[in-house]
Amino acid sequence: MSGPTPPICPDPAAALPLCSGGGGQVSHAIARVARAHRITAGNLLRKLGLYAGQELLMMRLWEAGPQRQAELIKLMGLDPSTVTRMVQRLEQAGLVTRSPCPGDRRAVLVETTAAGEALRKEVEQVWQELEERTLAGLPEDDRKELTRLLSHLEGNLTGC
Amino acid sequence: MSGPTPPICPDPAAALPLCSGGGGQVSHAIARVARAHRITAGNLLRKLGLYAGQELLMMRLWEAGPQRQAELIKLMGLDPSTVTRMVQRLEQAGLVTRSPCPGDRRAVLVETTAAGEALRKEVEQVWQELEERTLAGLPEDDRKELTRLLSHLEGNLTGC
DNA sequence: GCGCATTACTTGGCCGGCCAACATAATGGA
DNA sequence: TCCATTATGTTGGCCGGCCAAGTAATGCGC
Repeated sequence: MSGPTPPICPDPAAALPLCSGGGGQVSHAIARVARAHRITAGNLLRKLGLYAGQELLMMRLWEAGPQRQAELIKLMGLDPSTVTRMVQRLEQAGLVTRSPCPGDRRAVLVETTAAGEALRKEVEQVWQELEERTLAGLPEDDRKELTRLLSHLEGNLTGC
Repeated sequence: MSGPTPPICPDPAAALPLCSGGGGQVSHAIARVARAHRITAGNLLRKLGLYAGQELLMMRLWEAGPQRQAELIKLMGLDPSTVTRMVQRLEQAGLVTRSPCPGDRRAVLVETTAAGEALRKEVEQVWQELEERTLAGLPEDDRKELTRLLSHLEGNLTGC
């Protein structure tokens, strides 16, 4: 063995493409890229004690300040149960507090703790690093084009 | 209520983009597209009794025939434990059989059942439908460009 | 032949996600 | 006023994924 943090690769042996005659080329590509991307993000975030996905919730809080859980759910487009448990874990990790929302006894107010706030810069660095790795070797034109295309796909897929 | 299969949307309210000054635009886009894509796939596959991800394993088996589990793991680039449990569930669902591999008592041979084989056409149709929805409104040039760009990203992210 | 590293797989634990079912609180109309 | 409807969260269950640790069989060097 070499170091304490073994350099974990996203895909030791990159998944071989299905040569299936027919459709699904882009779909397969999306799935593979997304997984590699998530794994890379997870590896970077692990050093900060976060799991992939949690950083997005923290980012919302950093930007928008204390939020009702319902607002987080709407903002992130996730299932309520997902957010409930995520917030519970972040609270347990000491990064977030949950308090009863004044004026609405159903609601829960979520806000960052000092420890949570302290992570902000590091997480932003991680995301910058992630973005750089993702886009490495792509000229500006291609990046713009990629953004446009992804945006189009998102529109297609979220249009119900 | 309207129908027995309520038209479930990938993202009822599409996640608002983080206007965060700084990096992560493409990373966020990838994450959102991937989730919407997976949800769409899941909705289509549910009708066939499959969960998103399982269809990939079945496709490998359909194309490459009976496989040792180790081969599936290498082909799909997944964690061994993931494949073990996936295959167990597919076996329980009657789509796959697991038998001791002749000549190597460690190994497990996985092959499709008749029921599993019967799903092939439907799954391929689902993937075609998924591909169409994903790429709707994109001219051929853009599709080629998208494929090229995704391929580049994959290279970046799986290059360890 | 013997022993040790490697390979193949399994299990337990955890997280992000989803759906379904539920309890509670707020709101709006008859 | 009171009740039905809606909004807010929570829990249980399930799946795809991951890592870590462990078992069993194979194979290789000596």
